[in-house]
Amino acid sequence: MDIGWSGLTLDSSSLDLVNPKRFKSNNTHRRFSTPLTMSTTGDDVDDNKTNISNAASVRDRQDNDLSSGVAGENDRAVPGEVDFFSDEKSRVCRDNVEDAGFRVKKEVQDDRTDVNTGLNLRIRSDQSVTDDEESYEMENKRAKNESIKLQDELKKVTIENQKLRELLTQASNSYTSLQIHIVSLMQQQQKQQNKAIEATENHDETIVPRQFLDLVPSRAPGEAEVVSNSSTEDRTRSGGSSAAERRNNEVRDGKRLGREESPETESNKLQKVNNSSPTTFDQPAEAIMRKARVSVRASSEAPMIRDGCQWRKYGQKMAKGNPFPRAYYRCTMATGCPVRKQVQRSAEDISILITTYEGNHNHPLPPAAVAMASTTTAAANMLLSGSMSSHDGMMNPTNLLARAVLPCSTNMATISASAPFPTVTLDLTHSPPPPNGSNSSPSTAAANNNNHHNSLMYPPQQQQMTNIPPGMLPHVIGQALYNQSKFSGLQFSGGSPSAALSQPHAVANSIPALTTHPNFTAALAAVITSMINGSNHHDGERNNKNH
DNA sequence: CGGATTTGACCGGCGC
DNA sequence: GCGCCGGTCAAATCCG
Repeated sequence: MDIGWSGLTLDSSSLDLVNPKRFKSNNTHRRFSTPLTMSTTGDDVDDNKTNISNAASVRDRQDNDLSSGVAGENDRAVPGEVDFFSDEKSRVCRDNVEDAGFRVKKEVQDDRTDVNTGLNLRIRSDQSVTDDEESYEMENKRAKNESIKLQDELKKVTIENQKLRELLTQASNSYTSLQIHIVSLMQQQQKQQNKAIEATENHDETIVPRQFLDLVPSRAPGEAEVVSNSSTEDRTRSGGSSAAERRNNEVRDGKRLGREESPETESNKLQKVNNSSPTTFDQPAEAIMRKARVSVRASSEAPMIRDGCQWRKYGQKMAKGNPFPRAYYRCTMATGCPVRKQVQRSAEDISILITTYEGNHNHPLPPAAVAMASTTTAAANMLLSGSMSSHDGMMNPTNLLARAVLPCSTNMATISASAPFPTVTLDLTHSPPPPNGSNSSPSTAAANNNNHHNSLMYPPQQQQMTNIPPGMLPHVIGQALYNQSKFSGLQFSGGSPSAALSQPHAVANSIPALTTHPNFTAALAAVITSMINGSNHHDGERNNKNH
């Protein structure tokens, strides 16, 4: 892109060089500073002949001026000729009225020039100077017009580009909320269908989609929540799977009003539900979203990666099998936001920070946060939607997600089917080598993190993302996941999982617009590297103080 | 002083 | 039934 702009700029300047008006203020020899030899300003006189011999196109213009060929040599002897182009019109008249002797003299000069330079400058010596001048001016005008046209086009494209970027930001902002809304609608639809099924089959055991998502016992229809009703979702969701649990919750309400059911608890309830009782589908979509987890592995020395959200630490535990404590964070960008995350350093590689996201934001997100939120939401959506058609409760995860995330990196994402929750793991520790050749390996990326002044962890888009909008990588992943989610959710539901698994074009449809971008690969590598290397300056600094 | 963090206690699930 | 474990709460503490 930059090359393109600079190319246009060069064109403009080169066009200026052939502009007579510009020549007017310059030395005559400037004429030989052709667009092909742009750097001859300093040694015009000495390089004059060389330029003539190198630039055939200039030769034509040169011949417009009968004495130009000798100007280089006669310049010092006849200073007055420096202003030869000062008044082209008068010059033309003068040429017209010049006597034959003068012409002969010029031809002699031209001949001498030919001898000296070896150029066949006589080729056009018999042509009319006036014609040459006119054609020369015509050429200039044409070039000027083209330049103006190109500049106009450039302006238009720039404006259009800006508009597109704004649209992209807008779309990103509304992306999460739309997703929530869609899931909510799908849930309502599913609920109605299952109610009908229950009515007709009289509570027979039926295999229904999303079994493992139905964690909440039947509720009165009026109690169905909407997604946006986040202030009570936690308590509602903690309805429990057993009478004892509900009783406990009721007893607890006075003391622990805001306590949420732990996700694991929900998972366990899920198992009970699956094994014993028919289920309903009236739980909030956002509660569904909490079932799936998205784990992001990234190399970072900082205690927490920056994802654009505000988090409040509410707990820390020593997890078994890991000498590093696990920190629990809750999103504080909005009261009642159910999103939580766990941050723990990997025991295998202390340079790797594992951040596990859970839940869906129920509030607008800043652009920097949209990226990661889109990724996690889309990943969760994909998991949950994909499960709809999977009779065994889990689709072929790795293959699907790997294809969904990045066609070029099949080991970047995995799904853990054995975990208590369906968990997507985005491994950002294996980045492709960036275009500049640095950070060519995870270890290199990790090593770079030792530099705490490394600014990469800070919003990557502000560092290296010059060609891709903020947080494009998560968007890329998120969009791919989301598209896959849509396919798995809408197309799987009636058919077999393999149908969707055999549809790489579902992902392909979402990628081309990005991958066809000439700088996509480089930019993608830059983002990945940024995310991996990035040491959060804000969160990091703050947390470093407390650790 | 208010907000954020720390940290011990509590709770539920699970395996033995 | 008991202990372990993950997750959460909330009082105490820290900090700007």
